[in-house]
Amino acid sequence: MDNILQGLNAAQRTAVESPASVVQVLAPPGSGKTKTLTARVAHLIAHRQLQPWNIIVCTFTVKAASEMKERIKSFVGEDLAKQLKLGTFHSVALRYLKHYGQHIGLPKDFGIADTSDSKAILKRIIKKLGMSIEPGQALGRISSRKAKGEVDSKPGKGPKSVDQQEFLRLFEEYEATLAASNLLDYDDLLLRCRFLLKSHPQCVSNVEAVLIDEFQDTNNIQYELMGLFAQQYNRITIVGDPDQSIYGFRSAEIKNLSRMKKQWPDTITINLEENYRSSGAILHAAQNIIEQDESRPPKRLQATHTFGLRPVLRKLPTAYAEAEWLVSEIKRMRALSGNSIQLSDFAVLLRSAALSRAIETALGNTGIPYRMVGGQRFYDRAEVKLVVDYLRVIHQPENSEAVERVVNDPSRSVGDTSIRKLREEAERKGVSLWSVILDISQGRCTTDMKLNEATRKGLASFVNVILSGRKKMESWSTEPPSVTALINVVSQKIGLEAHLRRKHSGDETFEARWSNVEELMAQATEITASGKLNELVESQRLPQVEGLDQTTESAEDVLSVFLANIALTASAEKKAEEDGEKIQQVTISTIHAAKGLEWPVVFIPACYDGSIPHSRADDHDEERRLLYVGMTRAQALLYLSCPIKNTQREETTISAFLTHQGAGRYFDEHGPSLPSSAVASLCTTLRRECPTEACFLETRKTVDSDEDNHWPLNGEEVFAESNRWDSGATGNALPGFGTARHIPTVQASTLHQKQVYSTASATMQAGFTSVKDRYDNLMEQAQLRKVDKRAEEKKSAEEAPKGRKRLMDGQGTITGMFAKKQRPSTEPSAPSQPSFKSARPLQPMSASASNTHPGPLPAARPPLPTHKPRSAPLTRKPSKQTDENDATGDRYMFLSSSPQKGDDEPPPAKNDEAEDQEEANDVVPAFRPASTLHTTSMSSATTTRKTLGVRRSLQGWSARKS
DNA sequence: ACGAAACGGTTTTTT
DNA sequence: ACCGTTTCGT
Repeated sequence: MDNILQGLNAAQRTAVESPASVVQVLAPPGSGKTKTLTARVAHLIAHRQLQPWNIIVCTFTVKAASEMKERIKSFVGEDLAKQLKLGTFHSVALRYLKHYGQHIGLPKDFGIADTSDSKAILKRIIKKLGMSIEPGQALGRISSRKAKGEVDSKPGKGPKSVDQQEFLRLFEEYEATLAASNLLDYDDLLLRCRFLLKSHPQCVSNVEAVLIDEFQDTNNIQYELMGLFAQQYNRITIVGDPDQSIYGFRSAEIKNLSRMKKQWPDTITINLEENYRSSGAILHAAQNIIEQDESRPPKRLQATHTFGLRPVLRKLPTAYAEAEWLVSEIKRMRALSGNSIQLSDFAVLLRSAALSRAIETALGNTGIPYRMVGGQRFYDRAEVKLVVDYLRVIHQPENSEAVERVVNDPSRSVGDTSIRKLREEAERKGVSLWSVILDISQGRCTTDMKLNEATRKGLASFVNVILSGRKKMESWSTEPPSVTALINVVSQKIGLEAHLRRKHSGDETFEARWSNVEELMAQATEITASGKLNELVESQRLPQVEGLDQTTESAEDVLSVFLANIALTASAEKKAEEDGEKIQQVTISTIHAAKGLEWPVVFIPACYDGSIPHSRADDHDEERRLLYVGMTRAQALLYLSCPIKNTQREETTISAFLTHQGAGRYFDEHGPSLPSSAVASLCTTLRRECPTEACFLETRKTVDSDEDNHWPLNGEEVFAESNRWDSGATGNALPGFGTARHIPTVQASTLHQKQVYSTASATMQAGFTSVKDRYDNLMEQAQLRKVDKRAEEKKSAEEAPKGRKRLMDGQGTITGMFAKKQRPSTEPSAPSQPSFKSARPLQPMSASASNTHPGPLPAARPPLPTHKPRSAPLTRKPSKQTDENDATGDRYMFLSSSPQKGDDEPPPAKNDEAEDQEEANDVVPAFRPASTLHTTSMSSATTTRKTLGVRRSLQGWSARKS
């Protein structure tokens, strides 16, 4: 407990120990935000004698919540940590509603409507009312209304537009439908909780401190909730960073920062300014981007690392070329580093999940394992959802949404028309859909509806399934509850396995789908496992407060707990380690989902207008911040890239954020060279064994080229040159380490005049299909086609892109299903993991102490890179090292060197202006002992593993057994 | 008339 | 993978 302050810098300590009751910590990326917040929690418990169960900590994501819990554990131990009231706003709100909902007339055992429920409801109402609004849009409008808290007040003044009136009508119907199905949507959880805490302040009379993570993401309701949680003692600590506000679309209000200062005038603000994550070069670039927002108050952000390698901004012909380039860079980095950069060190961050397709294909074709986070979520998978929806009906038959979704799946001859009739009947009688169906199946139907005999039969079999499930559940009063058994009942009754097999006979996804079902059962088993349930109920319990009754959960509520957690966790994360070793896979993630995480190497593809900023985004400042957040996830190397044609083969414009004024000067046009000296320093700083020279030789052979030189720098198609496709065959074997030959090739019309391309390529290994090989192959075929075409009609060169696209489609790699894509037949390496189960992003690398030290380091900060038309990649002086003993977990940086390969000799000065030339052949490893507790999620996780030996992957309700 | 299968076009971000 | 539309089959 006394190590709480260890490894904190002055500003962080101030924040942790501050006696002020209301504290704002403004913390830019990588500055130790979470570390500070967790240390403060520990401090409150250890030194201010607060009881953990009287402390509320709110985060925005489940992942952030479990990470925080892990960290606090390492400070105060598991026993105390698990008593904290820690979770997402929604889960904390749910907890209060479960316990005290009775006092505000909330029916007990309400369900949670997820987005698809809400959309389905809206869609139906829209159709019924003959409106034209899109369900998604309507939901957004409703949600933002709710989030702003305008829901109770109905200012009836002023004539409303027709549109407004229509919307209000829709809103009302939507609310009525939710109520009829006994459902609360996400916003309702917060709204009702606010109402509860306003009307029954006793609920939170015990709360001594409230801490909020990522405060810039709070919306009005969450802000009010924060104040309500803290209403007894007004002790609040928040951490946040306005620059990282990327949830405006969810009604986050940056203004809440100033609102808070106004509401609690004695608020003190502490600024963290030192970045412990990224190299100076990355930070400079990111800083330049964020500063384009002129309305933003200037803020200091201090690099503590050396300058390192410049970020890359790479142009490529198409999204497919971009994906292949990305893969080739991963391979190149790995090979040139003697495999000391691992697959788990790479992340690909995307503006939208849909962009992953080309990249998944390219990775799959190369056999590089990856996993996608933040895209399709486990519980959204059709087959999982199906089972879950059956459980929802069993748990809560009045949930007509769920009933409607499963009544005809598997097909029971109950089509849209029949459902509509049933629904109308239910409305007429004022009862639930389920009770109408039940009546019909039991021959108790008073009104004679014209239903097919087949339909009647189908309804009967549906009722049978549900009743069997309910019977099973009733048995739980006498025997231990098992959700797994319940799932089994459902699965048997509906013949799930056969159903899935039939449904997916064409697409070979059955295996993956069935294994998803099995995974769901495994998770159900976990929650039901002996002890787990009690533990869970225990951790959810709220302290008794005087004069207010609580509803307590009992064994019969297992299903309820299980379902609520599914609704609030969204993604079941798989463990990221196997036998203490990280699973080696590349992470693909949306930028949103990557917030708070970091990786040694980060790619941000598709940096074009329409993607970032997104075409449907109206707040470009937020889009800019999004890019900033993405960029600042990178520790050592950052790649941005842009296909000059998008997936629809339209020309793209590179993102305005990257062309703004002199933004270009922060980037290199191609991936960096990696001479052995850089690798050596890299390995030392990564605390990975430096590969032997023999190893280098081995691994270097596996890439086609030592340099990022396969695609022209201006993004043009490669087809322009006719001499290109045989270069692979004539490539020379690498004569010796670092002495690859340069074969200058003149590129067709590059923007820069003196492009020198090294086409030195290593010998291909038999059976190894390299990107280049494949590419050359494609080109050859494309050329052939072209010739053919030319024979019949007189068309020429412009067709090349089309030809290529068609070829790629023809391979079946673009349109195939995931499972297919990932298990390509011609694999040089291990097949990738199915991406159906999304998983917790890996924690990239070790950050533990090193006992070597490179010696005295220059104190000066490097100058900003100056603009050069085309610079030889610059070598940078190591930047100022911050005080050695803050030791807050610096890791490494590798200093770039010149693009020349002969790293034994000083690289020739290509460019007279190359600054810092005197250092050009120097690679200075700069590292310091890292603390045991680090600012960032990644290193903390690593550290946790180091100290505990076992890293638990905790996710909301299910902790894995170690 | 109704339901199922086959096809074609599209996808912001999250609790 | 999802959604709406069209077509085919009872």
